[in-house]
Amino acid sequence: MAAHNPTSAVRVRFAPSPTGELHVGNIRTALFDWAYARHTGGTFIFRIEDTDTERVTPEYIQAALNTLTWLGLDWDEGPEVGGPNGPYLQSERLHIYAEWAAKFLSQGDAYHCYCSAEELEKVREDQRKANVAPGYNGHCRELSSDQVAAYLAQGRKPVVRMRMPDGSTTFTDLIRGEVTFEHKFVPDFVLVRADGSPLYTLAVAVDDILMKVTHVLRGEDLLSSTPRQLRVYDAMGVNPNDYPLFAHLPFVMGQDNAKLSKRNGETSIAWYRDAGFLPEAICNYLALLGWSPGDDRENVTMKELTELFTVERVHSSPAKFDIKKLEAINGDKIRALPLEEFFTWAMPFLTRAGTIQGSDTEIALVKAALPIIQERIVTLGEIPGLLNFLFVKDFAIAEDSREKILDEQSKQVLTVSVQRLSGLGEWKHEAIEAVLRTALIEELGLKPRFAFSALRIAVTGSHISPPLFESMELLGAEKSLERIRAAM
RNA sequence: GGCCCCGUCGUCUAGCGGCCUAGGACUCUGGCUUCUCAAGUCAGCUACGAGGGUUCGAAUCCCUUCGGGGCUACCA
Repeated sequence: MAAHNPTSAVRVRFAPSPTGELHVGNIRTALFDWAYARHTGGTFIFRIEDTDTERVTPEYIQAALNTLTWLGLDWDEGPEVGGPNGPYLQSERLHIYAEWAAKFLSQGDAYHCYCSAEELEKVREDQRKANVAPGYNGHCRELSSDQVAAYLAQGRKPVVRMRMPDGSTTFTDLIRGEVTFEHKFVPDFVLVRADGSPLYTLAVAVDDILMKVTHVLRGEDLLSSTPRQLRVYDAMGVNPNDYPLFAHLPFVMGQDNAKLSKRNGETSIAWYRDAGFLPEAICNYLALLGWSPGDDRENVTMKELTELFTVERVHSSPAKFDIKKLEAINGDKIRALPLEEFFTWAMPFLTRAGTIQGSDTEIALVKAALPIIQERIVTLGEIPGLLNFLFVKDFAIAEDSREKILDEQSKQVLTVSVQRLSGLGEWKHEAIEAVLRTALIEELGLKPRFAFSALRIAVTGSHISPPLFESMELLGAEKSLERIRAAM
């Protein structure tokens, strides 16, 4: 439409309707909103669209706040932090919408519609049969006062419906270019329900104007509702030069090529958090869905994202969510973690799994053990499984590994190992390795792979474990020897 | 059905008329390394949906077609 005033500071909003846990698609939108605000030095507004009182719950609203906070997507205006354009919950702004609806009515931009749900459904059905574009037929556009009186006498309660003028709406989408909708395909739409509550179409437009939003970055599903939104701006008397700019983001799809939803794979961000994915990995991966830095780099920090992110580099085609790549990025991020941070992330997983209780000795052991598993995990959720052998009270060898050390040669390995290790002065992994290599590899001529495998199973209980000698050092001489003897 | 959006390796993408016998990453396959698993490293597989134009030249521009998706609510 018109060029936007370049001197005004960027204001973008993320405005979810919390009818469930925030999911991957929502968060990708939030991330782009946030990144764009930070990139431009603008303002990031967080608004809750809870006009659908049937489906939105306080729990979901709180969960949405928690999720954004956990991801590090901090907002400048919104719930908890407030701001000059609040309140930021639409349920607290009902009087504002009512005022505007009344104004539209008095201006003739909107009118009362008395059609019942059944009547409307009948019209739509007929339209479908006749192969005509379905939509409101304008029945109540020009009612006489007698007709109105008759409807009211029947006890009908009207909705407020916006009048869509003849013609068309053209606007420039920052991602898709110029888009035009003929108004004959954009029927008159409802602004206010019969019970007086506002609909999304009214609330979203009023709030974006009142909150001085300059850029609307949102899902592609809202593309076709944009003409209605512009119609409300017009009725509000807003100068087209002051309309926000729109950018409709491509979808994030599930494996079956349908828009990602609750029924289509793990979508809730809470699930990924509990599985041990880092916020930065989730954001990094999501940023790559529909956007790229332009060069071959893919591992970006949050800071780099805010520096590099532009709407121009967002492309228009949908992307399929691939957990494999998320895992790869998560593994990279975990490996890059300084020990202290890795420890901080790891602790909740260990305590929640019951691997440790949290004593000082346990914590010291965890800190010593983390370096040897840091490069072998993809999610934090794998930590308890790998370190369990260090803390477990009633140690036992896993069923599938037990049978691998029942042969005579394995027994020989264990016997010799106990003999040599018992006299070891310094229980350090270098010394342990040296003694065992001499005894088992050089003197007995065994294959390292075979000899150490038997010991690994005896000591850690599994044929898959962190490096053997480091594991033995951490476990301590007493327990290590005890377990090897028990395995014999 | 109508309207709108979209279409490069299996997946995410680079590409914006010649640098493309199409590059990177993930996945997968094989090798190296190796005390297992990882990590690291090397190599390989595989793509411009199709058909017409425009042009000296097209993944890049235009048209058609096919395919996918969204919307079509007193949901958002």
